[in-house]
Amino acid sequence: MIQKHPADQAFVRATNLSQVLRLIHSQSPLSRAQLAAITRLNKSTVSSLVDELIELGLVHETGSNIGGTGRPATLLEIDPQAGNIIGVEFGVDFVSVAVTDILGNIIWRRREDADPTGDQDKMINQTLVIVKDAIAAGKRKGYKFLGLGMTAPGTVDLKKGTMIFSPNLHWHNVPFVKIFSESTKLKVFIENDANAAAIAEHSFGTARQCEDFLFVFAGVGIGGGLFLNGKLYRGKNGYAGEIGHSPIMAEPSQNVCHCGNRGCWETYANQYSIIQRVQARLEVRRSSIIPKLMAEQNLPMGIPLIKQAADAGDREAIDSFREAGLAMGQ
Amino acid sequence: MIQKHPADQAFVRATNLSQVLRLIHSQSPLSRAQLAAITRLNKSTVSSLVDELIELGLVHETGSNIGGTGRPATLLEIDPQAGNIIGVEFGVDFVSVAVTDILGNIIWRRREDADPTGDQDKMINQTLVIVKDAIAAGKRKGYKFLGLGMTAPGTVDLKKGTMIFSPNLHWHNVPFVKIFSESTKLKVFIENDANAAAIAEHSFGTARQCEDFLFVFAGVGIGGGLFLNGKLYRGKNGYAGEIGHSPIMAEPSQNVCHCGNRGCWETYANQYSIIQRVQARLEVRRSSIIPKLMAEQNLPMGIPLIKQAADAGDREAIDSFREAGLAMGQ
DNA sequence: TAATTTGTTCGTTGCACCAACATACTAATT
DNA sequence: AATTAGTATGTTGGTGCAACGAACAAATTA
Repeated sequence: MIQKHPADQAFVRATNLSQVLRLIHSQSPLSRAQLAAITRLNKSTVSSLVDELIELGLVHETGSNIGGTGRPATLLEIDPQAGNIIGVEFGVDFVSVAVTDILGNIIWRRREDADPTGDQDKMINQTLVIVKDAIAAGKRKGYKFLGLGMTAPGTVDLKKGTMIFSPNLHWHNVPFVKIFSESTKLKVFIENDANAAAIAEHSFGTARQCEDFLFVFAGVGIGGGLFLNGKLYRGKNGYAGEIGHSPIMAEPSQNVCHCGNRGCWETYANQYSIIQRVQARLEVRRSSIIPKLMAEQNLPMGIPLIKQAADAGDREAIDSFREAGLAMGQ
Repeated sequence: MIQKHPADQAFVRATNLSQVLRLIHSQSPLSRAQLAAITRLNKSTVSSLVDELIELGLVHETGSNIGGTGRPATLLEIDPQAGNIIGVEFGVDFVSVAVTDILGNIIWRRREDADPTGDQDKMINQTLVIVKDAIAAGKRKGYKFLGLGMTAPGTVDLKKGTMIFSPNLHWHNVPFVKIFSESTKLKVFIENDANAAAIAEHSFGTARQCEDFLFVFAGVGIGGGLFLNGKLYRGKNGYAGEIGHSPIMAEPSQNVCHCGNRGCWETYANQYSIIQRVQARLEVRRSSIIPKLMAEQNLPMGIPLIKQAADAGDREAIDSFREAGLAMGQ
C-alpha cells in the first residue's frame, strides 16, 4: 500500500486555503459570505483564510456589491499583479517562451526555429538565452516571477525533472529542471507536451466541462493526454498517454516504427507516413504534379508541398492525406 | 467544479482512524510503535486512535512480541468477532448467499438454482428467504450483522441502490437496496458483479499488487471491472467496465447484439456465440457427434453438451471453442 | 426605526504534537 | 544469582493550531 502523508491540521489549513483560492480564481468576484456559503466553512474561518491570501499578495479586495438589501459585500478577486510565470515550450524544431500574469494572460512571448539535428547543448543554450531575455524584460517592469513551467516532446520523469526519451529529438535523460533552475534560480516544472496540452484544454479550453477525455496531439509524432475522473492519468509507469505507439492494425505491418515495434498508430498517421504514402504512389504511376512542384520550387518532399498539391486538386496528394486521416480516425 | 466537503478536524480524525484500521487489517499483527513508524503519526496519536478502535470493538490486543531487545510490543489485530457480513450474489440463473466474519472468512453459505424466465418477484423472494435463514442462523450463534453487500448482473446505480438494466435477465430499474434493507433492517450495498469481482481480486486475489488492471468476467455475457490508480474506475456514466459491448471488429458483423449494436465483443465470445458457431457448422456439414449426443441424452444444444463433444475429440466442437477463444483474446 | 446581510471578535472544542516519564524486557557485569 | 545498564514501548499532561459558534458591529434598504 502506498503511504500517503498522515492528515494533520496543517493539511486542513492548506486544503481550505487552496479551495478558497481556486474558487476565487474560477468564479471571481466573490465575497467572503459567498465563499462561506459555497464551501460550507464558517464565516470566521473564511475571513481568516482570505486574510492569509491577502497577506500573501495573491488576492485583493475590489469594490463592493451595490444593490440588494443588507450590508454590501466586499468583493474579492485574484490580484492580477500577484506574480508572473514563464512558460517554455520545447518543440522538436522550435522553441517558444512566454511570460504570463497569474491569470494566464500572455504579456511577452518569443518563438525561434531550432535545429533538431544539431548539438543538444546548442538548442538548450538557445532556449536559455530567450528565457534570460524574458526575465530581464520582466525585471525592468518590476515583475516578480513565481516559477517556470516547460513542456518537452518526450516521456518525462516528473520527480527527477528529466526528459527520459524523445523519439523525435533522439535525446535521452536530459535534466531540464536542473539546467533551468540553476540558470534562473526559479522553481521549474516539466511536463510532457501532450499532457500539458490536455491540462490546458481541461482548464481553459474545449474540455472545461469534461472529466474524462483523451487529447490527441498530432504533430511530428502522435502524442496523447488522458484525463480520467478529472485528473491526468499517467498509469503505472507514467506513460499512459503515449497512444502513438499502440498497435492498431490486426495484421503486423511492414513498417517498423522508430520505437522498434511494428503496427504503431503513429506509423500510419504521422507526418512522415503521409510523405511515404506519396512516395509509394509516385513510384507506381506518375500522374501527379508533385515532382513538378519539387523541381520548380527546389524543395524536398514535405507536408507544405503536399498540401500545396492537394489544394491544387492533385489526386495522389489528396488520397495520401485521406489514408492518413482514416488511420488517424481508426 | 465539484464541491468536496471542506476539511476539518473531524475529517482528519476519520482519515487517520481509517488509515490505522486499514494497516492493521492488511499487515496484522502490528504494534502501536510500528503503526507510528509507518504512518509517521506521533506515538501518542496512534495510541489515541487505537484506543478508539478498541472501544469500537474493531481491534483487539493479541499477545506480545517476544524476543528482541527493549520492552516487548503489544500486538494488535482486527477482532475476528467484530461483526459479520452477509454477501448476496444475484446471478442470472442462480442465487448465492454467504455469511462471513469481518475478515472475509465464510462461515455459512447456500446456493440455489433460479429460473430467470420466471417472475421477477419470485426470484427476489427466493433470495429473501435464504437471507432470512442466514440471519436466523447467525442470530442463534450471537452474530451481530454489520451490513449486507450484493452483486447484480447488470448496470447499477450506486446512489439510488438500483440495478438499472440487466441484459441477461431483461430486468429494468430494480430497487434492490430498498427491497433488501426494508426486509432485513441492515445497511445494504449493491455493486455490479464484474466490478465486485475486480475489487475482490484487488483485495484478496491475483491483483493484490496491481494498481492498474482489467478484470474480464466471462459468464453468460462478458463483463469487466477496470482498476486505475488503485481504484475502481467507473467513468462518466458509471459503466466504464462494460467492455462486453465494445465493438472489436473493424467491419460491422451480421450479428446484432441484444444491446442493439453490431460487432460487440460479447457477440463473438460469449456462451451463446459458441452455440451459434456449432449450429452454423452443423448446417454445412454434419460430420459431428453432437446430433447423436443430443438424441441420446435428450438434451438441447448447450455448453455442457458441446464440451462433452470436444472432450471426445469432435472437430466441430473444438473449432467452435477455438474461434470463440480467439475472439476473446483479440 | 426596523430589517437584513456582511464581516469581525472572542471564547470553545477537538486534534495532533512534543517532551517527559513509567514500563517491561534483554544483556552485560559483579 | 543479583545487580545494573540499555533499549524499545506505550502513556500522561501540556501546547499550539484549526475550525466552530454566538454575539456583535457595520452598512445598507424599506
